[in-house]
Amino acid sequence: MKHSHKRDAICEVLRATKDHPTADMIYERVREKYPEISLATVYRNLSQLCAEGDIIKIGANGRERYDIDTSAHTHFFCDECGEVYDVFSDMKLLGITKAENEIGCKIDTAHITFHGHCKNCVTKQNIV
Amino acid sequence: MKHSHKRDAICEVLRATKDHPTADMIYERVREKYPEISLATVYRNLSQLCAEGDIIKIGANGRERYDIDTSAHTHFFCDECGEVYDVFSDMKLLGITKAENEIGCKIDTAHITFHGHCKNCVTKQNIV
DNA sequence: ACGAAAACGATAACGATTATCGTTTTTAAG
DNA sequence: CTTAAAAACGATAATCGTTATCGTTTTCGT
Repeated sequence: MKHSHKRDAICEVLRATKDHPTADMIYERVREKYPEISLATVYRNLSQLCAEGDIIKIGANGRERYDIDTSAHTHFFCDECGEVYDVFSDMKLLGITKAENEIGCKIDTAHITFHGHCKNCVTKQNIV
Repeated sequence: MKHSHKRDAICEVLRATKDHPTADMIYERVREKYPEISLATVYRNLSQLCAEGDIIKIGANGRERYDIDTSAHTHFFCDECGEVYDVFSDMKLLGITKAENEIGCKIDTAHITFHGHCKNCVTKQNIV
C-alpha cells in the first residue's frame, strides 16, 4: 500500500485518464513529471501494482493496457480507432451453470468484452 | 478456398484436435508429415487461413491459439493447467442495448471467455 | 547517521510473431 | 510438353512488447 514517488506518479497518470493507456503511453506521460524515468521502471511498477490488486491489466491483441478502476465493469474496444471504453451498465449472463455441466468445470470468472464502432467512428461512417 | 499441400496439412492438424494448439504446437505436429516445413510457413498459412475466415485465432496471455471450428461457441481457459476447452451451451447476455446507450456505440460482437478450473484440476484439488 | 532493503536506470535478453529474399513448386496458356 | 508468371516455400533476420540482470542510488527504521 506504500508507494515510491515514481509508482505514485504512475498511479496519478492512470487516475487522470479513462483511455486505458499502454505501458509506453504511461511512460510518455510520467516523463512530463520525471523526464529521467526508465521504461523498465514503468513496467516494474505496473507489474507490482497488478500483483497488489491496485490496477488491472486488460489485454488487447498483443498489447497490454492498464486501468486503475478495479471495480467490476466491462470494456468496449472500437475496431475502427482502437480506443477502449468503460461500460458500467449491469450485464447479465445466463447459461453459466449449463456450461459448467457441459464440460464438468468450475467457472470462476466470465470475461466479457465488446467489439464494434464507437460513437465517433459510427458518425464518421455515416458521413462516408 | 484452394489450399497448398502444407496449408492443407495445417488444417488437417487442426481438424484432428480440440485442444486449440499454438503455432509451434501445430508446427511440431505438421512436421510428422512434412519434416522439412519451416515455422515461418506455419505462421504464414495461419494468418492466411484467419484472413480467409477458415480458422479463428483465440488470444490467451500473449500466446495465440487456433481453432478450425468457426461456429459461434465459447472458450473455457483452465487457470490451473492452461488447457482451453470449447463450450457449446447457449449463453444469453442481457444488457447489451443498455451498454450501447450508455456510451453511444454500436456493439458488433460480445466476446465471452470463461476462466476457472477444469474437470481434471478440480478433482486434483480435492485430493490435496 | 548508518546499514539493510527497496527502487532505480541502462541495457541485455527473451519469446512470439512478422518481414525479407532468394529458391522451388504450382498453375495456366500455348 | 514447355514456358512464363504467380504462389508458396525455407532460412533467417528483424521487430515488438515485455522481462531479467546488475551495479548504483534512494528510502526507511533504528
